[in-house]
Amino acid sequence: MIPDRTLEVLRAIVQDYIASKEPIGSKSLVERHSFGVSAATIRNDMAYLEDENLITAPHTSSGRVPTDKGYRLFVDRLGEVKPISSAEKLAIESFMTNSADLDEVLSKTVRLLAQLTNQVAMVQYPTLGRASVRHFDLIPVSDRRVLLILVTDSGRIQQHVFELAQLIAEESLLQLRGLFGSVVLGSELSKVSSLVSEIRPKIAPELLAPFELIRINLLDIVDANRQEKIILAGASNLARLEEDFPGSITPVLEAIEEQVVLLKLVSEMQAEAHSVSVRIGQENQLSNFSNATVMVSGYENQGSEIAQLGVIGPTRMDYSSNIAAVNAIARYLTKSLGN
Amino acid sequence: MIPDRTLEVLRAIVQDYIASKEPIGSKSLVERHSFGVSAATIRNDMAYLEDENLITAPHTSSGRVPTDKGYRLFVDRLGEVKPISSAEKLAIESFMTNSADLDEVLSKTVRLLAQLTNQVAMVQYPTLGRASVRHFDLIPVSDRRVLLILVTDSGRIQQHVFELAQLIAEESLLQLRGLFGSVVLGSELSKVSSLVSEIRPKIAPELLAPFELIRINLLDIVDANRQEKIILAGASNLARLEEDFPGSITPVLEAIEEQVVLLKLVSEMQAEAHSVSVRIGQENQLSNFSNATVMVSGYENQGSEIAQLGVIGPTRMDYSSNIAAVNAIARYLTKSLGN
DNA sequence: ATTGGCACTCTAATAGTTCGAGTGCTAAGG
DNA sequence: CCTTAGCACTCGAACTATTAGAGTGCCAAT
Repeated sequence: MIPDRTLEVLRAIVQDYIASKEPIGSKSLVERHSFGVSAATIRNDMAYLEDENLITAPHTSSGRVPTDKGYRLFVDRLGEVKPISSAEKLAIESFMTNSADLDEVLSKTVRLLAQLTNQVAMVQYPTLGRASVRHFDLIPVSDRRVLLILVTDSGRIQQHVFELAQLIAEESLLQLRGLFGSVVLGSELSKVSSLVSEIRPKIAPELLAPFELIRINLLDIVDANRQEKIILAGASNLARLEEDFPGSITPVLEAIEEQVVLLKLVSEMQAEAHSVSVRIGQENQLSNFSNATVMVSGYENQGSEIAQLGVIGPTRMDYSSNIAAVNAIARYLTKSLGN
Repeated sequence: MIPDRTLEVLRAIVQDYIASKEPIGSKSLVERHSFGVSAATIRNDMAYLEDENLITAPHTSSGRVPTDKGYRLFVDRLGEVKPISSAEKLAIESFMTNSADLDEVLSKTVRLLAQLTNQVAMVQYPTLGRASVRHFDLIPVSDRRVLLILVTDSGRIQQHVFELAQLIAEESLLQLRGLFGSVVLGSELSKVSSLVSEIRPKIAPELLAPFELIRINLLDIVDANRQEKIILAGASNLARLEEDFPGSITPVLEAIEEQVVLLKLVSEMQAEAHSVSVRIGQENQLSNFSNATVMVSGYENQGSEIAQLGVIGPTRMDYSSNIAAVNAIARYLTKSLGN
């Protein structure tokens, strides 16, 4: 068990280091905080903390810096979540009021989060696991190309264009559209696959080829709902944060471009709604994320599905404020989508 | 008029500097290239080039570096466009073959361009000025929300959800859908606005409110075709290029996030199809782009409309290769969209 | 016009020095 | 047993000095 004062020392180190970027020494620590004890005592505490691998010295005889483990302890036990200011609250509310379609809400949200935290922000699209089909359509776009449209009751709209192997009469297409529509409309996405298979026997042989093509493309779209999508904002914050990423910001920039990586990261973390989950430095599986902290919270779409939202920044970040911001945004987003 | 050999010296300086990142001195220049003359003569030529403001010395008695004006001259008169390698050609062709819808083609293209040039690449969506409406639809999404879908014959698909002030009977909506469809289908985007206005007198008074709402949203979408859109790739290249941007890469990262800025930049340049247009350093209006070069070429969508595509990088970039790459990609894209 | 020669300049690299913040340890005091 | 003052020690950061070398500009000779 770590003594109380020693924990306070750790808290002070984390806070001062976040504020100053400089390794923290015993003397400046007693100056800035009023522990009732002398620098020498603090030094003993710091030696203890170093033994516990909570802080480390960049070089012999210099101040100390929190380790990943130190940040972790801070987040778990010491970081009082700082309530967001009323100005921030106002900003969130005014941002969120004019709700339009899902795309717009999410894109506003991610920008707001980036602005509040000064980090790179991300919002994952809802997985739509339990959503059902509200609209299905097949539209000829040119001679042999067909546009497939799928709208779910959660407001998500998807489309895809594909090419038929051979020409097809417009009325045949209409017929297929009717067939698909009859089984698909109103049913849950998860059941689309089996429902569609059931009607295959009813298809006239000459329409089997186009039927198959449509079926495959439809399943692709439904599947794309599972392989979720993520949107980002605040990449320009990286330039300012650059010095906080020893080496380079390359890994972060790469992750931002490779959404697959981000999605894997985020879905691994699987935070529940209204609870912020934090991965600090090497806790991230990604080897080159050892200087980065990823912080996500779940939010609810329509009271059922859960998706993630959060920020990426240097391990040396303001955990208290950022956790509060991520949490607040997740709540407001849930509220705003709950209608 | 600048003497021939002096121009050759400029070319050599630009090439060597691009390759080495080091200021170029007279001695190393005669070593690496076989001018038939001595270093002293080259020095005279360099003094001339410096008078003409084509090169500059970072500090007294150090090698020279091309100025914006020097790069400009190089691009206009000296840069033989290096033909792309057959390996690159292969890459382009295999990338482009499986053409799907416009979104997919463009997104593949931009990634390819980023990869070939090692810069940040961008592709502007076609403006669709002359495109016409292939499909128009109004779909109830929930009680009072309606989904509007517009498909143009250039393959672009747009949708928008909006909310009606009051409930509307499904059949009234169908009626409106028919009315709009009758005038809008097949007509050019540019004429949609006036055509829709013409039918307003025919609307039953009780449908006037929803009619107006639909009209406004439709025009919004049509307008969104004018305020074009841009997609990007290769942002992670910025980390590697960082040292080439004295100060910081912030302006570039910001431009990437603020698409409006990029669009303004790109549309100002207005390159014609199949000709690469280059803005070097301070030639860019943007004050903080003084270390960046923007390079774009037009490409054609369906033989009529022109949009831009190109790269952003440091002024110290490989102009010959990049011009060739931008040019090649623009050609292939035109070809791939021409079907 | 070209060139070799030469004095001059300035940067980058290296090394030496000092300063001070910070540490760890020990011995003494509550 | 915890705390503290004292002290020797370490090490990086900052400053200075010196040197080496690449490069320039200019002039007089070809």
